[in-house]
Amino acid sequence: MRIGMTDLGRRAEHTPEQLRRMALDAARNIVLKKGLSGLTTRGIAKEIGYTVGSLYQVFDNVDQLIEQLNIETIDHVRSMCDQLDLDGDAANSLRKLSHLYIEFTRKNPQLWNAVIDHKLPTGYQRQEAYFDSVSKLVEVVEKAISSFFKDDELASRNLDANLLWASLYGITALATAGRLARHETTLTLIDRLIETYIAAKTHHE
Amino acid sequence: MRIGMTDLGRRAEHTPEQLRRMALDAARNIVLKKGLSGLTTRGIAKEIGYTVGSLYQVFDNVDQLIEQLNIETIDHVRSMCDQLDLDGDAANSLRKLSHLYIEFTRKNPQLWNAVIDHKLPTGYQRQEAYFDSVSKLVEVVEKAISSFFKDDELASRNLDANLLWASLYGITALATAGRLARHETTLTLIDRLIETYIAAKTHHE
DNA sequence: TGCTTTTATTGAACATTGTTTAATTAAAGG
DNA sequence: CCTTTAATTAAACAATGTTCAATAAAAGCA
Repeated sequence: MRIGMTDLGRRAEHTPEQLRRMALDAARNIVLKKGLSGLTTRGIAKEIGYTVGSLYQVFDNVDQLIEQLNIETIDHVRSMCDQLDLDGDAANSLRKLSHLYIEFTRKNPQLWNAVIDHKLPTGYQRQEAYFDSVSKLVEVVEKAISSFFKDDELASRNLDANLLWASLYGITALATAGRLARHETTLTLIDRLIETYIAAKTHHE
Repeated sequence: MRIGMTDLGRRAEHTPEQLRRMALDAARNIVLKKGLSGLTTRGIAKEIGYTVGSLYQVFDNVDQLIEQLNIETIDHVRSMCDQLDLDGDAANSLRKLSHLYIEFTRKNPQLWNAVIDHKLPTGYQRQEAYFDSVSKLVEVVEKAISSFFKDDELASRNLDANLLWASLYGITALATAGRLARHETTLTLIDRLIETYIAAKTHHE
């Protein structure tokens, strides 16, 4: 069917949606293997058998692609959280949650690192979908700590959930960047965070 | 004295140490104005009236330069902390510390952002001086919370200081990257962090 | 002084990025 | 069968960090 030696011109072997999917899966594989800094547009294109130009037909730029990848990572963590039973005691629910988080980041350090490390160029702001994804994760935390709060304390509950999320994030960010004192481990710090929070909520009105 | 039109060849108008100092000061100015992503080797060189090659005579690479800049930023924050009176009540000391931190990051967002955003290329590890700088800052936190601890609880005190530092870091990192729910403010979250920690330590044995 | 050695400095080149675009050609529509 | 549309490529562009041969000023020394 092909006359020349190249694939110049329209092929349409994949729909734009398929191309997006392939690019995102390729990007994930590259990040898993080489980290976010090893991810390049040419690398993605090569892995899916296209050239860079085609990527720019389905993504505005590489940051948008990475942001989408990160949204999927966060959604994946949340879907794992959704399978936990967080209806009982808040202290135990929090411990379950934090252990799931620790396990995920331990098994997929490069993938979680991409979430932490990715910065938008100045002037750009994140897509609404990113905030939605994070919000849903924070809602899981809200659910876990709900027995600490009365029904009319929605604002406090949300504030605490955001605080726990930010603290978890900070510990992980420093740990994966090798910026903690060497004898501190992620596990120890996260456990301490959770137990400190539980203490504050348990023996205090 | 000069024959050609250029400054090719040895000038020695500045010692290597002076050159380092000039480069770091220029880098700080650029970061203050344009952020870390606006910092380039050519930009630094231009600002100090040299070309890039000279930078590579006093720094191994640009990451080392940025790391040195960040060390100086952290040291600066610590020197401000050192002027606080942290001998009294731990709760109030912590509040003082956190307010100083908030004020510094509010006044110098770009500078603190450089501390947060700078990542080393894979394979490289941070200089010992970086860890020293952070350790000294954590020691300030240790001092602030010391009245919560008995004399033999050094490990716990250090763990808590690292936890507070990591949590503060996480809140700031998410906030400056525009990654918090929009209605949460840095101030609110940091206050909540401090008050939660105080509650855990105060009404609990 | 004059010759050699050392070294600071430059300009240009290189490699790697993200991104854009003109050329091309397969598919779609009539 | 002709025209239009749109997918795809190769090549180019701009910006980056980094390296290096060429150069000339300084330093050492006779």
